[in-house]
Amino acid sequence: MAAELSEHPGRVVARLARQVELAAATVELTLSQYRVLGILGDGREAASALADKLAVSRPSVTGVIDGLVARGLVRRDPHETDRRRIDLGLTDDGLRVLARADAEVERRLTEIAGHAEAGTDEPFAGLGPWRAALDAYRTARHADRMAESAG
Amino acid sequence: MAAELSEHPGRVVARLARQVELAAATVELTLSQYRVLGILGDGREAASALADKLAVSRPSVTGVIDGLVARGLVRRDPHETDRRRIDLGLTDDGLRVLARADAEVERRLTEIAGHAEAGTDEPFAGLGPWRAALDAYRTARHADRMAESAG
DNA sequence: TATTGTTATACTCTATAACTATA
DNA sequence: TATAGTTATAGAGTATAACAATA
Repeated sequence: MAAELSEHPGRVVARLARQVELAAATVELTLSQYRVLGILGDGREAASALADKLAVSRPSVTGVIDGLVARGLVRRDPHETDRRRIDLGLTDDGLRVLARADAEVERRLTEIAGHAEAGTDEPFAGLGPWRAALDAYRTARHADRMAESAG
Repeated sequence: MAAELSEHPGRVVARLARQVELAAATVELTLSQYRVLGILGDGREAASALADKLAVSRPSVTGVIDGLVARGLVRRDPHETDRRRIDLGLTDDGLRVLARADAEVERRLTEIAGHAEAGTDEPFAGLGPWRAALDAYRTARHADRMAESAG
């Protein structure tokens, strides 16, 4: 028998996200900007690929990147071979701000986790499996879209 | 020794929240609206108390509630004793939409969790402790603010 | 005086539709 | 023709400051 679903897991995620948003705000980052820096921190991306990873429209990416470029946290470079594409990557400042954001967010989550009921599992451990699941889910969705447009 | 923190837990929460946002959008709810309905689903609240629970400013609450009232999902009633206060609660439609949103969100999270690596813990189980932790954290913060304003 | 809720205002993120440049 | 990225435009959420009503 499958494990019982926790009650309204989405509500928990939504509330947790607001706390992450507030922590990111302490280093002047919105939640969306934090998502972008987090992805670019794992490697450079073209704008389209970034939109795909963020699950957001391309115009939305343009807007968020505009703000980060203006603050000197992200750099737009020409793609090596395809001149339609734009290669996005973090600047040194971007890397520093991302590190500070990660630290602030982790600090806040740790503080919240400190209020967990004694005897419950370590809350952080429960987040681990989600990362890989999110990656695999995105890959699967992407494959679906490709098959569909080829349909 | 404390359990190792998962890598960048805040990034995981941020990405998960975007998926919740997309699921809530399938029933025409924004993430903020979903948060509001979720709290009011647990019981009626005054606007100030709601702002506190959402960790959001009072003007922000006014705006979100305006939209939900216009759609007939939330009702503003006079407070029983304090005429400055406004009592907020779900309508029957609000309850129905909240239930649909919970179902859609849970469905998407379940689909994502289905892509977790075999052998990892049930991802949903990991979300459980956070709910109580968030509640306790909010209570503690509230107590701090009271002590602070009392000087 | 202090608190509750709203209004006024401004900024960011989101989306869709339409456009330019390149493939 | 199709794809990459941007521009134009509109709607929603967030905040701060200032205000009205009530305590």
